[in-house]
Amino acid sequence: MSELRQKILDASVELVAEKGVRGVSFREVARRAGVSHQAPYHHFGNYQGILEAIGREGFAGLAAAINEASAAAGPDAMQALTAGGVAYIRFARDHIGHFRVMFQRDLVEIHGSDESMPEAEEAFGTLVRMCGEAQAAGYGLSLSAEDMTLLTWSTVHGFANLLIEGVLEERKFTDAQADGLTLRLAGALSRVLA
Amino acid sequence: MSELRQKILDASVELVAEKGVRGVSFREVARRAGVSHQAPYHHFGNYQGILEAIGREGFAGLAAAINEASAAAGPDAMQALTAGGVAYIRFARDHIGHFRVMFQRDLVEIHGSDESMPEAEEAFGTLVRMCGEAQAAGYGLSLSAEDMTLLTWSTVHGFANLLIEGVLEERKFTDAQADGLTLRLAGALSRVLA
DNA sequence: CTTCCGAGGTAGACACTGTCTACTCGAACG
DNA sequence: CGTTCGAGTAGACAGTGTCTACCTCGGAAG
Repeated sequence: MSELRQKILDASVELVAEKGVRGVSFREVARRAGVSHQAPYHHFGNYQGILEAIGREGFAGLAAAINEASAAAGPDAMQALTAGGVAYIRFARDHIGHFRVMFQRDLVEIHGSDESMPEAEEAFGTLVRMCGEAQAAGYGLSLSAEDMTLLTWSTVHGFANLLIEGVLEERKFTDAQADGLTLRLAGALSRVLA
Repeated sequence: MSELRQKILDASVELVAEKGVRGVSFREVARRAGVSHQAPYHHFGNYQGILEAIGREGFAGLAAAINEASAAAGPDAMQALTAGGVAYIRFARDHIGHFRVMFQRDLVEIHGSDESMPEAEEAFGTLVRMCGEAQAAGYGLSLSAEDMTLLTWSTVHGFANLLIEGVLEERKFTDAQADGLTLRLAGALSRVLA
C-alpha cells in the first residue's frame, strides 16, 4: 500500500465530510496531497475508483467497529447487539465522509454486477449473526429471524442517517447529546424487543 | 409557476433517479428541456437552487402521501401510523429522484441558518402527531413520546434508504416484493410495539 | 403613440473539472 | 548495458457552473 495512495484517500474522505460528495474534486484532492493532478488517477484509475476505495475502507472500518464493540460487551446477546448498534451509529458520526459514500448506489456498487464487496458483506453478516444470537437468547420472539434483522438494521441505519444529515434538530448536536440520543434509541429498541 | 420551470424540474428529478445526484448537469437538463444552457439558470439562480426546489417538491409530496394514507386508514391510530409508514417507504421507492436529494444536507438545507423549509416541517410534524396518537391509543407505552417517534421514524427512514439504495439484496426487488417487505416490516414494528 | 422596463430567453467567455495521451525518471533485472 | 515497469509529470480536450452581455416582447407610464 503506497503512502501517497493513503494520503490521497484521506484527503478525499476529508473533503466529503467537509463539503459533501459534490465537493470532492479529483484535482483538489491532488492539490491537498501536494502532487500533480494526474497522480490520483494513477492510483485509482478514475473518479469512481476513489469512491469505491472510500467505500471499501469504510465498510472494513464499520465491520471492525461493530465486531470490537460487541465483543467488548460481554456474553449477553442483547447487550452485544446493543453495543453493535451503538457502534454502527458512532461510526457514522465519526466517519461521515466514509458513511456518506458507502450507502449511495450511484457512488459505490455494493452488490456489483461483476462481484460484490466483501468488506460490506462482512459488516452485514456480523449484524445478521448478532440478531440471530439475540433471538436465540429470547428477544424479539414474536418476529421471524429475517424480520428481526430487518427491523434492527433499519432502525440503526435510519437513525444514523437522520443524525449525520442534521434532520433531527435545528441546532447541531454536540457529541455528548448525540451519544445520549443513541443510547436512548438503543434502550428503546431493546426494551421494545424484550 | 412557469411551465418551463416545471419541465426543467421534472427533467432534473428524472436525471437524479437515473444516474444519481452526480449525474445531474445543469446543461444536460437544459438540453432535455430543449432550451439554452442558461434558461434553467434564469429560473433557479444556480445549481443549488434546482436541488432546493427538488427538495421542497419532494417534502411537499411526502407530507401529502403520509397524510392521505393515514386519513384513508380509518380511525385506528396504529393502523393510521402503519399506513403512514408504508406511504413513507412507498414514496421513497416511487420518487427516488426526490428522496435522494431531500436527505443530504450538502444538497438541501432543511434547517437552514436563514430559514427552515416549511414543507419538511409539515411532513415531520405529521409523523410526530401520528406517533403521539398511537401512543394515546395504548401502543409503545414503555417508551417516552419522543423515543417512540425517534424509533418509528428511524426504522421507516432506514428501511427506505436500504431499499432504494439496493443494499438489502443482490437481486433487485420487483415492486411486489418490495411491498411485501414493507408490510412485513410494518407488521413487525406494530407487533413489537403492541 | 411613444417610452421604458422587467421577465424570460439567448450566446459567449471564463475558470475549473475528469480523462486521455504522451512524456520523464529511477529502480529492478537479465 | 538495455529493457521493462511502476510512479509521477505535463498538455490537451470536451464538458461543466456561472458571469456578463445581449435580444425580445408584453404591458404600464407618460
